[in-house]
Amino acid sequence: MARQAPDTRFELQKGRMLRAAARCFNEKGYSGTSLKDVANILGLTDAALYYYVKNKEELVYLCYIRAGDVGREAMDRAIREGSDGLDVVRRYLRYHLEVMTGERGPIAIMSEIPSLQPEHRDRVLEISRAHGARFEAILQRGIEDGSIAPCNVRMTGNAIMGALNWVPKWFRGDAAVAASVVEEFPQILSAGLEPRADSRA
Amino acid sequence: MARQAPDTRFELQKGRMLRAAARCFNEKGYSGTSLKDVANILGLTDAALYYYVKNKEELVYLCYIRAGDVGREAMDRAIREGSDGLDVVRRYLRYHLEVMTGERGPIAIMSEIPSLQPEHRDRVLEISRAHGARFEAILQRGIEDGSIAPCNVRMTGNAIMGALNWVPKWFRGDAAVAASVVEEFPQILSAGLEPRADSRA
DNA sequence: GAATAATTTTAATCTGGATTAAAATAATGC
DNA sequence: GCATTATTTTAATCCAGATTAAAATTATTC
Repeated sequence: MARQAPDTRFELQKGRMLRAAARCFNEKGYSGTSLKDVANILGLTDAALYYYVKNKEELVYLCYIRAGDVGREAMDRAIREGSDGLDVVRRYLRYHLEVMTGERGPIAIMSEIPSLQPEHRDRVLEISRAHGARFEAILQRGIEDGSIAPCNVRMTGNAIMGALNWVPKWFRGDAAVAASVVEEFPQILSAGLEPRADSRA
Repeated sequence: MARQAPDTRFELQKGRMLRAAARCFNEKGYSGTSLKDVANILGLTDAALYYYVKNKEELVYLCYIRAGDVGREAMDRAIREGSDGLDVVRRYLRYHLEVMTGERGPIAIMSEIPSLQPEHRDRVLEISRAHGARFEAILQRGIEDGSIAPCNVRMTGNAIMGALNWVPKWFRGDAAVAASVVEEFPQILSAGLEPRADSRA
């Protein structure tokens, strides 16, 4: 189930650091969080973070890479397990939300891509672009198999992904809310996709 | 139609500054934009901005206040002109998107509220909270008048507002896209709200 | 348990951009 | 056109927070 094997102490601690950083960035923004803030969560000194990461920019970059991985895995699984297009959409949303709000969470919102150094920025942009394209392809597939009503897949994708991306902005780790989000969001976001009975030819 | 009267040269320039700042913040994030970036757009020197604003924090604060005003105005108008709850939702989305993507735009995404100084932060949080509550009330009204299917108004509100809040992240001023957004987003975001014919009692 | 490697801290520096003060320029009223 | 006020620039500071180097601590190996 878990992707890599974070066996070593080093990888374990690095993972904790990325989660702490994601939480800080989501809650207080990039500029609002100092390395001290992140280190405090881990019970470390700010300087200690440099043992795991070259600088703050790389910390953000790795948070984004992790966010990308999580999204991709959720989508892979949804495609693997889903039946028609609409079902894949719903599964993707559920799987992604499960991770976002679960113990592997929080996942960083990619708010500061342009501040990354060029190579990093391009890599993250490409990942982000590819993810969006895959989602649109799923919508398209749903339209073709009849599970989704014809729509502008670009705009519909923007709408759904926007709602999803915004979740970390207001979700603050409450388990009851997490359950509610995972249960209801996929339904809420996909309800508008279904073909209406009365619009059938 | 326009709220205040930005007659004076001063108010005019200040308004331009806030729009330039909103654009920078949305595109490059708070930390990623220097006062120089904002000033360059206006053909000014960074130091000149201090004639209009006490410091960078206040610049962000005013961007957020403006964003709040724009949202409130859109909602006021929607409530004034709309018929049932669903119609108000759609009008609100349309009116808000018109401003976001129009000549009064861009509107700053409130991504960095926690970095504001306490008084400013509390004021913006309160505005944001009130706006969300009003939106939920509209959903509730729609459920009661039968134009909206029963739903969890908190989660539904989070979903729709998230999609809306995310728009400035990917919209970059293209007029054709703007037209498309204004035209399609309200429909896409509200399609799931309608009671299904077959779910009627 | 000495020796080596891994991890963290202490205590400095270093730096980009925010901020400020004073001077220069432009606008306006009379 | 002169005096006053509004706006912008030039040229310094200033500083929080990132970064670094060396020392200290902790873990691991044999």
